[in-house]
Amino acid sequence: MDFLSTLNPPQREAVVETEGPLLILAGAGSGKTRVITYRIVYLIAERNVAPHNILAVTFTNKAAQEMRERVEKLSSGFGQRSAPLISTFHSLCVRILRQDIQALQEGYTRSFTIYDQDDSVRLIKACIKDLGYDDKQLGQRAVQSAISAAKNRGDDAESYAAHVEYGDEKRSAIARVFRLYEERLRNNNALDFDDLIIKTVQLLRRVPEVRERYNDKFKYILVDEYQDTNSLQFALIRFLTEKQQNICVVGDEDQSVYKWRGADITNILNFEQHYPNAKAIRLEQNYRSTQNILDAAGSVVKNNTERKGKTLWTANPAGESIRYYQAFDGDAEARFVAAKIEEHRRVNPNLRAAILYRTNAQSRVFEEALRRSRIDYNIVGGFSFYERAEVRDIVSYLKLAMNPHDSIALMRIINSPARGLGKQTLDEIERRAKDYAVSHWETIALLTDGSTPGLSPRATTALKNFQKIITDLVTATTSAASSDSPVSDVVKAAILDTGYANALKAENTDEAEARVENLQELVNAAVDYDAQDGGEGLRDFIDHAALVSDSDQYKQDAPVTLMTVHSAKGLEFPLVFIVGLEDGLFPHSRSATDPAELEEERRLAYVAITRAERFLYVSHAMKRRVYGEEMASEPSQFLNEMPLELMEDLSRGASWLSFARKSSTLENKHAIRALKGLGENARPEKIYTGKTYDSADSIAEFFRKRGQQMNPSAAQPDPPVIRRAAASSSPSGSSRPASRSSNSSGASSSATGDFTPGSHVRHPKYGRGLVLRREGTGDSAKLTVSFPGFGQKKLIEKYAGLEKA
DNA sequence: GAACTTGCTGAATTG
DNA sequence: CAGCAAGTTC
Repeated sequence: MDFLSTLNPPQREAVVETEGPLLILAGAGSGKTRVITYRIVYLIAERNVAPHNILAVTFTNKAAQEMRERVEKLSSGFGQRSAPLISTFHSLCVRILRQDIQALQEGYTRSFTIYDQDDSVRLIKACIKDLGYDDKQLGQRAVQSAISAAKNRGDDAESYAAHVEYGDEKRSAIARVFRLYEERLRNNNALDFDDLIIKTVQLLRRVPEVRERYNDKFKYILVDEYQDTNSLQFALIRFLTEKQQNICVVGDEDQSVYKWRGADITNILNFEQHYPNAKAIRLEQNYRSTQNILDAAGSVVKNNTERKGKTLWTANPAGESIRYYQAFDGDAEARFVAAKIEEHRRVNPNLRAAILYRTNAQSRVFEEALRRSRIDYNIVGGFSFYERAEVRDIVSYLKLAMNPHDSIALMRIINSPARGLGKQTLDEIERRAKDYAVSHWETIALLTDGSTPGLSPRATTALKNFQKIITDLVTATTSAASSDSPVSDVVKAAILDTGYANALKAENTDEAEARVENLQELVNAAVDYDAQDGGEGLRDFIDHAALVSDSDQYKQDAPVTLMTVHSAKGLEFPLVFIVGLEDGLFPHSRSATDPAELEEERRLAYVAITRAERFLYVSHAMKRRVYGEEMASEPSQFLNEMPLELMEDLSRGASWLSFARKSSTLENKHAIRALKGLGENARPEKIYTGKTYDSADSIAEFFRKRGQQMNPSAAQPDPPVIRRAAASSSPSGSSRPASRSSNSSGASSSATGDFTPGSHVRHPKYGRGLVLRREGTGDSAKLTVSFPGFGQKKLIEKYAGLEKA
């Protein structure tokens, strides 16, 4: 088969080893997607496997979409009648459940509703309220993520409750919310995202007949980004491969960046134990990036200890140096990026560019700068189309039309547009629904048929009105389903016949007009859906709306794409800007306390760098608005981990980079002196800073300082060049009793008063740092200090042993 | 019941 | 600086 000749030997092996378990360790840019797609086509064309016996699973729609397109392109000409199933974990599960969920016998029907995170939070909020908990103490979001984390660990409400330690009020409250939440989901015939996987696993575990059927169906299974699978996804794959063992997984441990979502890296590390006859193939040749870019990526990620180690190499030329820019503030950084894009465009108008940031909130300044420069851009993430309020409203109408017991959907739209059903009435409905233990829809029926008094005549009329709107929509939906009429007609009905469009038009504002346009866009989506063959009706359309996510708006040919590093995984661009490389931002401050999380941040930096094919820019700003407040920021330690000699400094004036370079030669000198045994006397002036050591405290301080002097990294002067992030060390000072008392000695306490934000301090262990924030006063004063190379630390002023610098 | 005002708290990454 | 929740006014 001639297309194999375009592959290198390990790639070819990965394609033709079709039988039995196979692990493909594929480094960044090593042609992973290519191998998967070729493998699928090879199975069909050379091994005569029926396409419908092949399943390929990905995490994102984007990846699935790309794979589908590439398979189609490669196999155009073979004229297959069926296509392989290339799907995300979630849509695979929806597919299975829509078919077989009744076999679980938990009361769920095939017309179950899918709750996305927003719906799920709403339901949790209601549960918190109904259990009488203070929603300030029990943040809805926090509870939602605790429950989701538990579910992904494989815990249900019962086992979560069983693990709560005695006296842990918060957890036991969460446990009760969890239980109620599950109960409500069931009453609403609804599944949240996690349930989609959980229920499928339960189904396969408990019902041998179903398990067997899917085992027979999916004879060859491929899993992409295997390092990101969690225990549930692992279980799912295990069950699906029980009978046959033709499982091929592809992944890269250096690109594991979803631990926070429960991804379990041991799935890939122990694959060979899970599937004893497994073969492993490593793809180590990178085709994407220049040598310099690859060197930068490698030199950052090698600072991680939790890794097997892999040598990625390339035959590509060294290429351009990495360009570095230190900006005055966030705006200046954005202007710099826009200017550079223009500059590149003048030489090469078609150079695709990506701007990668750590958090979505950073996108705004870049959008503004690009708009000012009249550069077209495409944004991935943030609020997606299907997350817009008006779109969600209409989707809720449609969900309700298919499942009137979906109380979340009902409560969402019962009074939008406003139809005279205010808080009073809604509270009444909620109360009764709870009392009677029936759905809100049934409660409404009880309230309007006259059998249940309690509502004002006005409210009853309004409620009847609403009831009619929904029953009409239900009729329209069912008749459309039976007559096979287009989905777009029903969508139009949901927009027009509910009075939604009219209410918007009556507003007569620009904003309302934009909303109308968005709804028009939804109708267009439905028309598109109708046009493609294989559409399965409204239900399928709505499932799509629920499972589609922001990263799916990625347009491959957009000239400039803005997105988070997470959403950039799997993509490549000739020109890449990694922005906001600052301590506390990237690496993110929430990762500061846990070394494992810092390693994940570092892998994320690795992912970001390896997106670049030819040009890579890295930048940071010296100050930035956070919470609407200007905050000083220090360069990211990851910058320090890049090979400084490969970097070209484009900053105006003296930058951190020029500093870092000087001090690294300085450091080398120190190192040489230390080797010659002169280290101890290297900087005597630092020991005798004009103080007389005349008290016990002062003498203790002398020994403390001398102790640091022995430790070269602690003795580093300004912009220290740190070899390795010392994330494991805890903020010191408190561990050193002597320092505590020394601080109360007259000499240093005079300086204690003015550690104000913006001033510099010197810490016995971390060296020079910048005070970012000061909270509290007196003995309890806490400082947030950023130490270049060590990250941000929270210190108790009294114990930290700080000096003014 | 709806529209408006104030005041508070809180953002990491995703299907 | 948001976005949201509770309070206030019409």
